[in-house]
Amino acid sequence: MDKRKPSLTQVAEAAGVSKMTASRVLRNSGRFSGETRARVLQAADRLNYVPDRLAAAFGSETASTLVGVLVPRLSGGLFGQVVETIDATLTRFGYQTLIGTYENRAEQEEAWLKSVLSWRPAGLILTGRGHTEGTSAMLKAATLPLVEIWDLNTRPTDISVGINHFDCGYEMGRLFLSRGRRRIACAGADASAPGLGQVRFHGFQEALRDAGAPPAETEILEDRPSFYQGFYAAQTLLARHGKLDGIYFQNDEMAIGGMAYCQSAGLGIPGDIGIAGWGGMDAAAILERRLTTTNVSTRALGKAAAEALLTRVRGEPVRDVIEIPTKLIPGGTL
Amino acid sequence: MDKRKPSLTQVAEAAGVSKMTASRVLRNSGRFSGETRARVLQAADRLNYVPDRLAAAFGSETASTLVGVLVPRLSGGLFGQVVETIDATLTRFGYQTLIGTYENRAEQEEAWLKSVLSWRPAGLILTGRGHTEGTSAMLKAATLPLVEIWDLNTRPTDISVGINHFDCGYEMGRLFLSRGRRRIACAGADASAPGLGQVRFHGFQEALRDAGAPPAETEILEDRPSFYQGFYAAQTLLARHGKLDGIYFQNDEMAIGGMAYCQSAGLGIPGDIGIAGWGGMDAAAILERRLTTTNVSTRALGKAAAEALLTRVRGEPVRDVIEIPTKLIPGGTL
DNA sequence: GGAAAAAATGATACCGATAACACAAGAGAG
DNA sequence: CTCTCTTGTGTTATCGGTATCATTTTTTCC
Repeated sequence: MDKRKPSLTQVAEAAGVSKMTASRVLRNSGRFSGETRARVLQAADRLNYVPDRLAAAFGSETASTLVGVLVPRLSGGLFGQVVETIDATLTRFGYQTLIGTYENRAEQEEAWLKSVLSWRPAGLILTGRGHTEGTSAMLKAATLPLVEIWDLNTRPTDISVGINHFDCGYEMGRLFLSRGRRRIACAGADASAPGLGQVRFHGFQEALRDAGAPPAETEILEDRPSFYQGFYAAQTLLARHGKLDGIYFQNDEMAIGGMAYCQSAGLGIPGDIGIAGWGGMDAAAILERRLTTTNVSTRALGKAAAEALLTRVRGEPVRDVIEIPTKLIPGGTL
Repeated sequence: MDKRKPSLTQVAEAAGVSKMTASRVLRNSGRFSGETRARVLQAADRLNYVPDRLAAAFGSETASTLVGVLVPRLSGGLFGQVVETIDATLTRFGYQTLIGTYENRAEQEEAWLKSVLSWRPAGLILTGRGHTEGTSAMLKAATLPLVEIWDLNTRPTDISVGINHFDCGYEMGRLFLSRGRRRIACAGADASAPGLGQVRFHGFQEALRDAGAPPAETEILEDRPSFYQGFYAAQTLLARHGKLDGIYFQNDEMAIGGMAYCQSAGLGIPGDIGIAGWGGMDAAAILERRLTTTNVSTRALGKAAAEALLTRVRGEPVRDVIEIPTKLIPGGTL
């Protein structure tokens, strides 16, 4: 059918106007008459014109529709959902998502950032706020719309959309105590590249401290959080510390793994030992006993982050600190 | 420190050569002397030069390092792992991943493709092979390196890296029969936008047919496959068909949800009813009784897909049909 | 009716790289 | 010692849009 991709010049010729006028109509910016508008749009439609975003982004400081999104990982945890929602929202507004994962490693974040900035994105969404010096310098130099997600930062670089991890932990700590748990442990993962999961443990410990309870033993495994890691963590903790009566896991996957171990070891839940996770994964809600956990609306977070970013990209005013509420689910395992 | 981003011109000046020579050195293409090379590299390093990929891609037919990757979804299933591996591999080779999700809807695939092609990507990785006419036309016109993943296609558009879903189902069907199951059902999801999961059911049914067994009742729910959907599907099937002695679920999440329902209904597994899933998710391996399922190496698939694509991008010869083996795990639930 | 203001449109430069070709210097062949 | 071939390097055009400013046309208002 079409011999080659039609360019703006073709469209302009077909409409009998200059390239510039066609450009204005198609971007709906600047002035043009209604009649011209109709002619250009019709020509574009007839030629099946698709603008070359590469050229547009290249030719202008402000025309990029690329957004870089960096998360620790896409599998397993909740980040897949977050990215999915971000992408859906960006797509709805005509933007494209340039993805990256950094496994909680600051160097990888920096490398990714360098590579993504060379595409002159319209904005960035990063996870967390612990950046290397190089990263911070690049971010400052780039002066891009930037949303930092996941962890709430009340003094954000630009915009923060997140959760209060510390409070999640604190709240859960109080729940453990109210259920009479006293020999408690925390089980985490990602020891060599800790993310924000461990902030929850700090809140948890503080709750114990505030109540004058003994601190929780903590076991942080090397690998990424997973069912297996939860299983092993429970095994390790119980072997090492004997009579524990509660374990707070870094997330629900680990908690479910931990429960599997406890059951196989003949421990009753919640009779002998209380278990809690974090994240509110689907599976946790249909266990025979619903898992005690903290629900997080990853959809709300992703949507809020993407929308805040786009608002900032358009230059409109945005709230720069957006807290996504979480909800403690008492469940039946504590 | 630096006032502005240094461009190639700056580097060339600093090295005392022309822009073109600097470009050649930095891309390691064409001819240049060893001494020139050293000077340019040193200048680039000193100025902390980062090439503008946008400009490079714009200026050349072949310089793009963008790869478009489209999957049905990022959350829940196995696609998060696949994309994560693809991205890791692409990153390792200096490419960037432009992501998209299409929820198994052909129109969304087409819209995404249109938008991504306007970035002139170096290649594409799509899921499945059921494209709309418009999609196929665009793909043909673009003549891009293209890898279709997930479903193995022995006559691929360009390259196919996938799994034989039909055989997975067939194999599982034979296992159901060998365990004496005769009143069997299939439970799926995504009714309005079926993906390849349902191809497994076709294989499954064929196994029953070949053995002269009655066909399986099939319940395909509307929503995406999830723990909940498995729970409800089991409930619906048992309410409607009474004494089932086996259910084959579309994936492990649904299977685990289904097991939860069966247990809550007082049915023994595998005594009263046999359950199987597909996908080999972690959680399935640590259930008290290991779930009967089919293991899929999403890592192998993602890596193979990305590597095949990059090989093709470089113009080197590639095998165009790469089958990723799967492994039936008998487990303890059938 | 004519000047000033506003609206519509056009001409040109430019973004930062790469492709294609031109050209100078040195090496090897006869 | 010239002639060709190779090697290294530079020059110019180009990709497809957008920004800027100039120019023409129309409207407004006294």
